[in-house]
Amino acid sequence: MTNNVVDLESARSVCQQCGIFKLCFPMGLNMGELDKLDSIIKRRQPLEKGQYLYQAGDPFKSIFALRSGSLKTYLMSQDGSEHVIGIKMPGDLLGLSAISSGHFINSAKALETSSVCEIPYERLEELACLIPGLQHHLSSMMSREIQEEQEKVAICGKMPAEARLASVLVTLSERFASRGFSANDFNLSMSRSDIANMLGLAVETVSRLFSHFQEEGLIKVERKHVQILDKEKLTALIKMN
Amino acid sequence: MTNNVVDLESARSVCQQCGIFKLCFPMGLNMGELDKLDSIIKRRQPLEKGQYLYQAGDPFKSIFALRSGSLKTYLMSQDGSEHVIGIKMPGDLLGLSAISSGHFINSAKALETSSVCEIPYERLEELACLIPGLQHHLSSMMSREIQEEQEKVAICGKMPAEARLASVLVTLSERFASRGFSANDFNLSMSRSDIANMLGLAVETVSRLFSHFQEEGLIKVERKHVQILDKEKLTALIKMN
DNA sequence: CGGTCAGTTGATTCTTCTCAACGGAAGTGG
DNA sequence: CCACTTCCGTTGAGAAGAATCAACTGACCG
Repeated sequence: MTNNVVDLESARSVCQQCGIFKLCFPMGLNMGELDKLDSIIKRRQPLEKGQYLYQAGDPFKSIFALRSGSLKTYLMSQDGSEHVIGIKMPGDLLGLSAISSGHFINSAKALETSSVCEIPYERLEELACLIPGLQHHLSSMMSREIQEEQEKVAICGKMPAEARLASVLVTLSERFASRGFSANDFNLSMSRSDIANMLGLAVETVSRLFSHFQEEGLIKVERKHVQILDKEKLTALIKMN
Repeated sequence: MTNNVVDLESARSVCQQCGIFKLCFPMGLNMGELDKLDSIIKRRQPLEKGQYLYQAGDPFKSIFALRSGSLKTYLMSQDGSEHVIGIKMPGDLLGLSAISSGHFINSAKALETSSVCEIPYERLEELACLIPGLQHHLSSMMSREIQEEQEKVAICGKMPAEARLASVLVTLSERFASRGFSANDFNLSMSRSDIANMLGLAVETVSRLFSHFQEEGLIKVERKHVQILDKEKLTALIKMN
């Protein structure tokens, strides 16, 4: 690393250097505003696979922006069983559902080594009063999360197993693409049982569907590595019951 | 209506007179702030049963607060089939999922005569910059909606039919209670097919479950009128698959 | 090199859907 | 006010989809 690079780094905010700059918070802010935001964000030690970012019941102080890696979020029911809600990818925000109650409702666990920015929520609200664009962006991110969760309700409630898995694969593909990764060749960070759990299916059903999809020539799958061969047909499978 | 009443009305903001004052927006605001908020809220003509508050694709200008009555919100899929997302009751906000995209994603239809307050969103954001409590309240409402949708994903994805209906009945009971209505004796505003659709079940399944619950002495049901006889047992049915 | 865990596959069972028929409520038009 | 239609809700019988149970294979880990 040369001095040039170091100079450049000190001149630009850390957010500006971040690979997911466009996906994350600072959209549409000017330099001064970006610096203010940058100053309240805490960069954390990367999480190792299996570590928690937060657990249900923890007091809510901050929301988090995922910089790299991936996490699963899940609810815990009385009997101690996990219910996977979703998979978070770089650029996603975590913890938004905790604002209203003041403690985390779900738990977030790293599926692989992941780095996360911590954004103290009180300071973010203070800042949002000063920077109108920031307030709107925060509301917008929350709005989008509501929208996504509503779509999940429709998927999980009304689609047959085949359509649910097709939907996950297509959605993942699009999410990878929007982050600059390959849309048709990627690695699942979650296990079959996480996928099954998230979709409300048995592991065996998911496993069979992967096999079927492969036999039909829609995908090529080997353990966690998935290639999408026929996105058209895969998308066509996403139908309601 | 006497002059006294008119005087009272002009002295107090309309929000303060509203029956759902505590549930709705103005929580924790002082008089001056309340007046400001009050001044941007538009009271609309009541919606008749079957009328739309908004439809998917409509441009987003305002969010709405339901004052009385009830609405269903639903997504429309390509093939034109409805997918009921939820039932809104007095004090609920509608339209929050439209903020990010600028147009409504779902449609909202009145299940009975309903009155709604319209809150122009741009003006609300302006106001939120001036009234910190308001911004927090808005974020908090959105956060709670995310939380509720996440719980629905768990319900629809992983619960057997029996548990899904039990969950709806218990949740409705609690929502009625929190609005000052009877928790154990209420009228469903939605049809069996709306309930079935919302739960991802066939109408016949829902109908059979109502009958079973009644045979078991858990509820008494006659068309839309439901009485909860044994909330304990009903709650105990809410189990994952 | 066992041992454990993740994933796959097969056989069977159970839940829920679909198809079908029917009763009753509400609404319409004469 | 009554006959008619239509829609909503209920119930039964059979079919289909997915879960469960069980056995097996191959990774990964110490």
